[in-house]
Amino acid sequence: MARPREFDKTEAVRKATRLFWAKGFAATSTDALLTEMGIGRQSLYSAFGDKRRLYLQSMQSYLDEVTAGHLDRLNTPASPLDGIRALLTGIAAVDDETRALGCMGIGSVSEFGAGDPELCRMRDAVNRVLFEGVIARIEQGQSAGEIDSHLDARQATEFVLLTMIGLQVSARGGADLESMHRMAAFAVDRLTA
Amino acid sequence: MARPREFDKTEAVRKATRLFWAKGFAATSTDALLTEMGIGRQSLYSAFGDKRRLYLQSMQSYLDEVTAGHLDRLNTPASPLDGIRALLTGIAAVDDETRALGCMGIGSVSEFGAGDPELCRMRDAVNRVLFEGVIARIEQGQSAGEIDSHLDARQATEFVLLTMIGLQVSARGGADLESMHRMAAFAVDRLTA
DNA sequence: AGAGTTATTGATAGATCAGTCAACAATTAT
DNA sequence: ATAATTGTTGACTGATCTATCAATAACTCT
Repeated sequence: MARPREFDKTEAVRKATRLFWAKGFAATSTDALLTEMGIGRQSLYSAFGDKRRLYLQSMQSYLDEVTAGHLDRLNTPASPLDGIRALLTGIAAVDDETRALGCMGIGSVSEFGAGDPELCRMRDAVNRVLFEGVIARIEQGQSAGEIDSHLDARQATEFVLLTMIGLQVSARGGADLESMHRMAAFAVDRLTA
Repeated sequence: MARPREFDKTEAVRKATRLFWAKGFAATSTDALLTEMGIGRQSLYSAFGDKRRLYLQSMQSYLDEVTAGHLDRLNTPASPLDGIRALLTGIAAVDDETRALGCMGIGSVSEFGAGDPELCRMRDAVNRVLFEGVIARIEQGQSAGEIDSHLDARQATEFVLLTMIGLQVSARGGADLESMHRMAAFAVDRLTA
């Protein structure tokens, strides 16, 4: 029994995310956020708490969406190795502008390091999910003979996640689609029997 | 024939670098820089231009030093493969505090992307030097039979540089020494014949 | 010693920062 | 209709930001 909110909270977070993703936390002003989100100052503070809380909510929504995409690409192909390949290749967004943004999660690692407990918890959750997803595919691939059975599955999984990070930073650094696909393919080939 | 500077410019840049490295450009205030560097405001502006120019000089000095270390580790071992191994293992600083800083160059990629021409030029120069150094070792290793001759040397080099990036971001994310060494070793083993 | 040059110091400008307050508007329940 | 509740609006606060200015200090060369 009160006045209803005039903006869509989810959409507002989405718009905030675009700014935080592109410029990081410190370089994104609340004024810029208000303009991008199309809301008033007090609306931001009453709906989201403060700039930091909005950032955390943006990060969570970003990670949820991106992680779902990763898992989808990883698990859709029938072949486990093709799943790994799709995961790594899929890091490179086809659209130049999107690809150049890199990964917002890695952006927060670079900006805050391991010092922020809440961010660390969010990242750990994502990493756990990705690790489980990838290691399952690795083990499947080893059983199927696609992936070298001599490899330690956990280490191979760490390797895939490490490669994802490298690719994401490369994208942010301006890597083109072709070179990213080449690097992804090379890494995938390092796993084959 | 004028009053001499009271502080050592090189040392002042070194101190500025520590701040920029730890917190990035945007989150480092000139006040914090003055305190850390132990100089007055006008001294900073007349000696370095402005905050951004100081950042660029810090970055250059950082990249020079770090790149020299990389090349040293890469080229010191008699065995080319051991050189690659030393390069990757050496990414993980033994000291926890230093390791947690990650790489300042990658920090600038994350903060500014490919949008800043001056930063891009500096990074490109480093990447070229590292690429040449690594590919030379790769080719040596292939000739010596240590490294799989079927691998495309350029792609293998890209792979090594990509792994470096992954390791550096992992370090910033809080990875411990052991896991970094494990990941480095795994990557190196992917190159062996 | 004095002129010329550069560094340091302290004050301050002007903009921008995150966040709050108070008045007003829109809705629901009674 | 009216009370209660919540959202919106715009002004505003105090802090902090980068950068500059003017005055003073330290040095070298003649």
